[in-house]
Amino acid sequence: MGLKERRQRERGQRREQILDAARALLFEKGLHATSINQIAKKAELGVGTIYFYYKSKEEIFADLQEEGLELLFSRIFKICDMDLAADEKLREIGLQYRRFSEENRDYYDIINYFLASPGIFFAPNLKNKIDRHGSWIIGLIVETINSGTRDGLFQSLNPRRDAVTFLGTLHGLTQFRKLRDTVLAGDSHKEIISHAVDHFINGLRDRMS
Amino acid sequence: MGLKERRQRERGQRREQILDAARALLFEKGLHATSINQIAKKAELGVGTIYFYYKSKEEIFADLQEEGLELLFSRIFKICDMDLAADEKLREIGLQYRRFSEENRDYYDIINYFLASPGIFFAPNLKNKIDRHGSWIIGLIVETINSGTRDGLFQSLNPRRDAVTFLGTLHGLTQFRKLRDTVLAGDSHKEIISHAVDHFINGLRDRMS
Amino acid sequence: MGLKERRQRERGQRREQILDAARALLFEKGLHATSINQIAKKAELGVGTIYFYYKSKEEIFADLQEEGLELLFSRIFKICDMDLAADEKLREIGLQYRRFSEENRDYYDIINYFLASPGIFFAPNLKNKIDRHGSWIIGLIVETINSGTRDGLFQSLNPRRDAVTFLGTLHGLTQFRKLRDTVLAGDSHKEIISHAVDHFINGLRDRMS
Amino acid sequence: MGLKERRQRERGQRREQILDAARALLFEKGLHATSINQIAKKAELGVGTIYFYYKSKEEIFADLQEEGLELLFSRIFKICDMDLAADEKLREIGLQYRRFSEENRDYYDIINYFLASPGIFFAPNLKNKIDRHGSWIIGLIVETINSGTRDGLFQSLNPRRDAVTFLGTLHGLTQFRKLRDTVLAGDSHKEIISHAVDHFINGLRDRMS
DNA sequence: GATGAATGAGCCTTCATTCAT
DNA sequence: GATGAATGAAGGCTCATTCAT
Repeated sequence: MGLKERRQRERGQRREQILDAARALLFEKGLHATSINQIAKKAELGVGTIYFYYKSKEEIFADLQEEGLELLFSRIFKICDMDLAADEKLREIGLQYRRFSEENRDYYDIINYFLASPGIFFAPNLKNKIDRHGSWIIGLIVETINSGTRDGLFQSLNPRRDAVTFLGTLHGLTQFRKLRDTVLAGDSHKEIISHAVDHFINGLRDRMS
Repeated sequence: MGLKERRQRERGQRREQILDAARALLFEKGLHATSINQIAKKAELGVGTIYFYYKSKEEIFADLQEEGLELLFSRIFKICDMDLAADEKLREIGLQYRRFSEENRDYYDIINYFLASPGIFFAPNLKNKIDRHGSWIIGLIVETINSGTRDGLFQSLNPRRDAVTFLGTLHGLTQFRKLRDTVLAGDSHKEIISHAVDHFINGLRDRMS
Repeated sequence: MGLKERRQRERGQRREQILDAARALLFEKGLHATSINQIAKKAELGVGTIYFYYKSKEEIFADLQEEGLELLFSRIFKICDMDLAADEKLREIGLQYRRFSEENRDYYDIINYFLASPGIFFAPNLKNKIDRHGSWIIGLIVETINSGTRDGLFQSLNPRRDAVTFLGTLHGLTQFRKLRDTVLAGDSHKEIISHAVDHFINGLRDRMS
Repeated sequence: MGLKERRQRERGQRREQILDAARALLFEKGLHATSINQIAKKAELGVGTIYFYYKSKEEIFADLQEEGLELLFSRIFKICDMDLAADEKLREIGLQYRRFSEENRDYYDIINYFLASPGIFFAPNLKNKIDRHGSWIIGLIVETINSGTRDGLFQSLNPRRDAVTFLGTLHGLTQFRKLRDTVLAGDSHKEIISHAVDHFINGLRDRMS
């Protein structure tokens, strides 16, 4: 009876083993330069074994992306769980988003990669899993904005759109990081993000439209 | 001296010829599926000739990216040249940015590609050319914000940062387009952008900080 | 003793189960595209189990080939069992052979595959089983020719060789089916076969040699 | 001016070099076991080079098949060019066909392979070249039958169909070679072919139908 | 200046077979 | 008897880049 269970467990372990190898390579050489053969070699498995556990290269990276989203989610979740004013929470989320993009740059890159790649689409079920995480994160921000509204700090007529705007701003500015010396005129990413969060909060405060 | 000039002119013509082929293929088959051999065939040149005029595949695409930035710049420039209130201008810029990302999707993709790719860095001279275009665009927005401040519409303490925030928001939200059915909960890209622009303007209006 | 029998029966059932799956896949996806793993999945058995009952992939297909030969045999047997003149029987055999190659194209293909493949030889016991069926079919034709001779319709000095010639002609012309538009100059397979059968019968009629 | 010509010549030489390697491997290990990588290694060329000269594996084998058909054609052509009675010519063609299938077994196999393989179709231009050779061979036989008719030896109402029947018989019987010990009951391939040719000629002689 | 033949590492994927459980 | 995870060689094929002419 233990057989099936053990199989299950081992199956999970193998997938983890593969993921470990894929993650390491991804972080070392970038997404484009990571091939199944390399993953197999690093994981000390036959190529065929990889294909036994994952149907395609994409599936592996989808798992990795999910890991990243989970990490980002948990960072933000912790903030929302704290006893802070809503505006403070938004500031903290901006901070943590930036830190995630720096400290977990590799995860950030992979998330970003799929978001930015025009031609890459996942199979529906993969996409669902991924999108769900994104929705959860938006949900946390929506809830923060709502609590701010309840406390009289904000006036949001459409918290969902505001949340998306907020996340979009963070995301877009993070993309500009490469341009620090030119477009950003020397402003650090940190300063820009902080500025943008303040601006966003300000826009939320006394809205009339 | 006529010799040198002719050389220069011919050189430019050849590059244009190559660019034409690369652009056509890029738009037809996408970034990933376009190979140097195909470009050579389409341009009716030998592969070696391509390499004489461009050091690498990336250099070609950098030129195309520049084209794209020029296009975006001119869209925005036209707005700034109009006789409109500053807030109207920002709204119009948001609109045109979105339209650019849709109508010139191929150019947008290539700009985005280089911005999002973690591992790709240009040789300094390429980077300069590209960044200069980005700076110009930021400059236009800065000027718009400044004119709004002069007209008493806005109160911007740091127009440059505000401009970057604005562009970052537009850029980030455009990246989310893929998520319409899930994260965006059915909101169209147009609605979200419009909402975000209003929010941005609102934040600019009665700022105290 | 019931034990041994049951073992035998179960053994037969398993083989049938495997054959069912292999046949279905063969007919659906073709010979080349059918793999043992697929057969195992379709048969709801482990791959190892397949290998317990069949030593190799080829052995499975040999069994299927036998099925095909049996089918062809029974088509011809029915004709020989009828109350017809010998020449009519030959005509009918030609007809049925052609129909077999069309209506049971998958079986025909697999028979043909092994016949045409230069490098594939079966283990002796497999070969025997297969050849036996072939011999039976030849036997039926021999018997038909003999009855024609007895009835004064034919004059065959070597009925066995004539039978082989007959079958060889049918087989060879069926191979030419692909060439209808060119070599056959538009003649349908049906017309060609019919012509050849008539020719064969004619050659059988007034032979002096 | 000599450049283009030399290029042409070299191009032909390279193709020959590739063909030599492919032919050698084909004859040594069989069709199915011959891969592009092996051909490249044997030809002492890079894999890419093979693909520069041939679009696919199929194209190479099509060339080889053409070689084979040419060989068969020339064997038969020589006979038709001789000063023989038509029936003698047919006997000689049967003989040569058999010898071709034995002495040039590898070429025969490759011709046969494509004829027998259900799933393999060539690109139209390849198919044309191949079919043309087949038609030429049929043409030779048609001409032989016609000359026999003119000489009063035969009575053929449809020489083309008779020619196809003749070739089909030879082809089909050659396929049966594998079955010598069983179906053929010990008759040699030679005897069977000879018998069949006589039968065919006999059928051609006093036809009434 | 222009050419295009040549490269070969590397890509993703398949599959018959084995063997410990 | 039955399982199915593991293998890894091999498959066809692509492509940026070089270099002798």
